[in-house]
Amino acid sequence: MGAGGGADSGRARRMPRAVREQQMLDAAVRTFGRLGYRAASMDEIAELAGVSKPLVYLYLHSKEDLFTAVIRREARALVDAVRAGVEPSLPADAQLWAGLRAFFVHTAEHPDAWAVLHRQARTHGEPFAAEVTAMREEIVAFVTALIGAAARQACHTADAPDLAARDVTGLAQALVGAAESLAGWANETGDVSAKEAAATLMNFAWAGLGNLMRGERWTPGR
Amino acid sequence: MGAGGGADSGRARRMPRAVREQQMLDAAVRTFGRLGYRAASMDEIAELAGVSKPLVYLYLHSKEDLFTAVIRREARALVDAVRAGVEPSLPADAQLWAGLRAFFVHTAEHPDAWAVLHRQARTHGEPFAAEVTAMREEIVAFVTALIGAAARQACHTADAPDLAARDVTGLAQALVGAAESLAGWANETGDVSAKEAAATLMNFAWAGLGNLMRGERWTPGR
Amino acid sequence: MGAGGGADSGRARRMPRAVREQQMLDAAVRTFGRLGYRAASMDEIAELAGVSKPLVYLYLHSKEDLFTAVIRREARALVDAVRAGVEPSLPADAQLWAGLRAFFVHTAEHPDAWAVLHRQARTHGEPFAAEVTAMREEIVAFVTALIGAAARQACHTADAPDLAARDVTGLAQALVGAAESLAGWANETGDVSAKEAAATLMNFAWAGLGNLMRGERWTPGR
Amino acid sequence: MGAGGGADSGRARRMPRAVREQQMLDAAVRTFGRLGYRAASMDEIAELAGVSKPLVYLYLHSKEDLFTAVIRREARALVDAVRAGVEPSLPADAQLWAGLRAFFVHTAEHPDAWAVLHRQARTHGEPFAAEVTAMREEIVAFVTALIGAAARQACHTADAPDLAARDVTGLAQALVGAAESLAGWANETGDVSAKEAAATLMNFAWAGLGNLMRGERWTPGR
DNA sequence: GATGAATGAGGGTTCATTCAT
DNA sequence: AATGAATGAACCCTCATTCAT
Repeated sequence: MGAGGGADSGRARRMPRAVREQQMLDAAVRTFGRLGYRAASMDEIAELAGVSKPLVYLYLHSKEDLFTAVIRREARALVDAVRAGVEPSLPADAQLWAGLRAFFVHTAEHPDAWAVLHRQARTHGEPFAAEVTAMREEIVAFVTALIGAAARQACHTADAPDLAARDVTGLAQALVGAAESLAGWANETGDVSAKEAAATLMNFAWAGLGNLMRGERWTPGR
Repeated sequence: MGAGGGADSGRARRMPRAVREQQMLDAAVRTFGRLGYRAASMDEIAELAGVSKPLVYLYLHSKEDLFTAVIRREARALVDAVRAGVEPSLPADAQLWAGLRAFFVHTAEHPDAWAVLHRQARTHGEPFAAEVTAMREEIVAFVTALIGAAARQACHTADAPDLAARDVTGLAQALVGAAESLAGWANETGDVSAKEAAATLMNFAWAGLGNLMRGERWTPGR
Repeated sequence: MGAGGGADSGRARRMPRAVREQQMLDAAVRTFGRLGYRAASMDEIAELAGVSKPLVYLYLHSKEDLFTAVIRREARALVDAVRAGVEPSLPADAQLWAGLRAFFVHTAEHPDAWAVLHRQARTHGEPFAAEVTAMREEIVAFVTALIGAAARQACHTADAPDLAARDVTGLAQALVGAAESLAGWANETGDVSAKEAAATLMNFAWAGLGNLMRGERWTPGR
Repeated sequence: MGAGGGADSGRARRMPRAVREQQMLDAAVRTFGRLGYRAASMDEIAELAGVSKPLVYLYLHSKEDLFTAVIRREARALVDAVRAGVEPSLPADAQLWAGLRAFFVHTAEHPDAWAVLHRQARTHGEPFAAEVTAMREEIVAFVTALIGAAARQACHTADAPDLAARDVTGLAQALVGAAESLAGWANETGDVSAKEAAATLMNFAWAGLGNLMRGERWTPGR
């Protein structure tokens, strides 16, 4: 009786490996996300996961491997969330909208994971940055495809030939960057919901896209 | 007199404090920018600066203080560069264009400083992030003002009633975020010049602004 | 019945204890011999033995106990091999020759065991070294006896008065040390067979013995 | 006054680097020699040297480097001691005798150093063993040269052509091995002085050498 | 008879920081 | 103005060893 006298409250011992691994990854996401790769200590992660340090090493081998596992899991989760948010049967602009919303919702709900992907992973050497770059490119490719579809839809025809590949990539790059910035803004100022941020961005994106497609480019000289 | 009494050949000794400090800050920018706050060691910085470690501590007190000094100096330099790039007598769109160009030129010319501001500072605890947030807000405010002016200019009148302050700020926020992302893109892929990156973004921004002013907003329901 | 009810394919399970123990000792000999006492890990030994670590502890109690068991088994094997190599009915010099040969053959055939006895055991604390010292003394005593017999045989009589016990022991000590050194040499350079090594040493020993018996000692003063 | 009240008793602080390095090497020799490479801890060495661990790393970089430095210093010391012990103007047999004596005296006076060279260094990987092998080969070459000179001296002529190179090498190898064994014997049993051990070995060696030179080899068949 | 799960303790290494000169 | 000498604290990682099943 007294403290800890409940049924299975307190810290559970003897769990199957798969479960423990997820707990460790959860703790690692939180620690890496808030402190950064170098500042996060394995002691801290182990303690937060409720296990001893050797167990973390037994399952995840090293700090680098742990970080890589974190990046992989969270990158996959984000991409899946965006993918799951779009309904392929809808028109392209609605898909783009849904994808953006899913992106904002997911990053808002998992701020530590987002910090790991956005801030930490790119900061600590090639191997980690490569993982995030892969994810980012997957998203950029997805957005690029949606833009292409939207372009065809908007023109009612398939003749939108002057959309140079680099323009589209630049657009997508700027779009993702703007999304990242807005995600931060939305997370910091509580009064802007994920939905509003997505709407603002969509507004922005749609116009840029339309202009690009109509050949109406802003040029310095004019 | 005595040993070393020649001209100033070899490594210069006995320099005025202000000069030494700038050398230390230069070394710190490079080291922090390339390695990150935690991975950068005071030994490395001191060696790169050509001084002994105690001197670094004598002048800059601690690693945190040194990092803060770096952030302040480089944030000021970036803001000044953007401000110096605009000519207040020009029309607002030309000012926005010039500011963007100055931003890209400066970040391209000082990649380590940009890395410190964009990647490292926000990654390592509140005090540092606050410094960068202040700079970012200064730029956002600047851009917000330019956008407001451009809006009024485009309408030839001051009656643009549906441009809510929050919309403008959101637009500026997205614009700055997109600029940061494109700056990274431009720094990584050598084939996109600062000018092209600025043009792409301006193109994007101008369209978003125009749409906003015409009240042509994309809405989910449609 | 049930899973694993087939013949004895795959890794054999449920073996009698004595067999399992020998497998563990085999693995330990190899691991200790190649890596040394401290560098060898119980994990490695257990894996090489094809059993789980707790089983090793169940049977052999601790790393120290395991090492001791290894030393005992291999010391016994070496002494037995040398003893088995001599034919008591032969003349003493032939016995000495046969013993040397057996020594070289055995160490060449069990290099890991020899490494444990010669290099590792004496390196890690008194308790282990004592085991090996005991074995060494057994061999030295054996050699001492053979030398004594050979001396008597060479003189055709038992009157070899100037062969002090200490001289004989010193000779045996040097002989065994030389044998150990040559065993290492033979193991390292593949081109010297056990037989040649033994012949070289026998050659050496016989002359020393002869000199000793003839009272022809080399003395510093001359 | 009282404890520590003396002039410069107690632990001296602020010493020049070269002195501190030697103190560290002294402590390392003792620790490595008694405990072995793996069992010796840098903490222990630092404490024995009277400094903090970081200083050991500052000066000697790593445990491996420290061990290498120890091996080099002690190998050099041993070779120098042997070399210094011989008087080149004496006859060859006297030189051989003097060298052996110097060897025994030095190893008896520096048992930890001898343990490092003889037992530890060969046990822990190629890089270390190579250092000792180099020293050993230097000694073997020295002995080989002396043997050659002694052979010519003993025959009064230079015609000792049937001394095959391998025989000489084997002889030297066995000689060094026997010397090592006798050194251990002498160290363990206090009643055998270094001089006696050297005499026993010299006796042994001289006879083997003589036999070899006279072509009187012991052969199994006879 | 046999094992997956788990840990206390300790080792090598590095780093920010400070004296004494 | 400037530095060689020195360290407390912390971090990553490994290992011998033990439960509970």
